[in-house]
Amino acid sequence: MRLSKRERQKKLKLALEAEPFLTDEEMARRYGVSIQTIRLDRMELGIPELRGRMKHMAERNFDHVRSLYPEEVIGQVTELKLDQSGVSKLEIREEHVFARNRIARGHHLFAQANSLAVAVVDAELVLTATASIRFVRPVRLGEICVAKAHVTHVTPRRTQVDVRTFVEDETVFQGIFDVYRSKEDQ
Amino acid sequence: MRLSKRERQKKLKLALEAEPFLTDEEMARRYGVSIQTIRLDRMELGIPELRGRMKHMAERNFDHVRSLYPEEVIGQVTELKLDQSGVSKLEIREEHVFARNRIARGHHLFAQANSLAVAVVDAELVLTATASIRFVRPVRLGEICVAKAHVTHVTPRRTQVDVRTFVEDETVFQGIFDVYRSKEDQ
DNA sequence: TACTGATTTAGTACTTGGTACTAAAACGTG
DNA sequence: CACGTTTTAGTACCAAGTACTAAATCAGTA
Repeated sequence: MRLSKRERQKKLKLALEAEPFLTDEEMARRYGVSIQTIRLDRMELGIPELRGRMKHMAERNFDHVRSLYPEEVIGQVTELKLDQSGVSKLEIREEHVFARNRIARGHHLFAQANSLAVAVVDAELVLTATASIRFVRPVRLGEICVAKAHVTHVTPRRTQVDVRTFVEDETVFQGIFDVYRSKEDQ
Repeated sequence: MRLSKRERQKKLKLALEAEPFLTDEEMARRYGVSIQTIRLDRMELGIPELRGRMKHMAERNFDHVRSLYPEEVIGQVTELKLDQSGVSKLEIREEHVFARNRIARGHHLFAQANSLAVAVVDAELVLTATASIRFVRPVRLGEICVAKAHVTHVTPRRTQVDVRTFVEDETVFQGIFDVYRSKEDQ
């Protein structure tokens, strides 16, 4: 047995997210198991057959063309005082959550905080160097995250930005970003 | 002859633009002709079969949306040992970088590492609690990031996962993820 | 009216990527 | 060793076709 059942199923699931057009045959070949095993796996995982997956994707494309562009700042910036502070708002939508439990994936909260931290720093080139973060409580579909950033420390090449994200009055995320910058005021 | 051949074919073409998911059978029924006639029509018009049309739409949708849409794991998982280790690969494309300097936005590297950390943990519910991260050097457009995750510590409700991301042999990102889990082995 | 070419229909064999089901084998662990 | 789990094998069947052959029908005309 090269892979345990659980591992194979997890990989299978992950592989299909990246490449939804794999046939059972191809997957069987990849994992060195029989086609029946793959089918049992799909059944257990509730993954539909190739044609079902294609149809679903085609339909989604057909009835509403996606318009999710990569934004400069994740979320909407509502306040901004360069080198001082900033606020951004992000509504947790379908595309931000795990399908299973409708809890927001951590990296979206991180992205909101990180891009805000970078946005408040006024320099030509701004890059995050290190960060220490805490996901205080899970955020659910529909909740609105308000991230508040404050610059706390400035050295010649670094700026420290503290970000705290709230849902209503509750802190849900907290992060300290150490941001590198260069060519300031050019 | 209720409709001339030309008229039928013209209608058919228009109908398929509005409703691409029609089967030959349904179209035959609609126009009161045999299924073979519809097939001849499609051939003359160069219209592919239903499955081909669906596949085409799904593919177009996939290419367009793939990077913006939530994948289970950001990047492609190449190795996975549950509760032990995992490896994922992510090519830095246009949509990952700042337009200005073509350097990858930090949150994409974070997302790759974070989602891999979550994927290696084998439990029903897995959420990142805290993380300490370091962006060791900027990553540029075209570079391929290989993230390697290792479970370093396990307690009843928490798993610590260390992730290091490389471009070639160079470390570009480093993170320690403290991951919360529940309903293990149920 | 009979003929002719275009159009339509019928029917068969075969394809892909499956489902649904039964049954046998192999594995792995107390 | 026995027993449950996991894997494999194999069959019948399905949708929605392709590819092909052949017959029937129609429409206009010689």
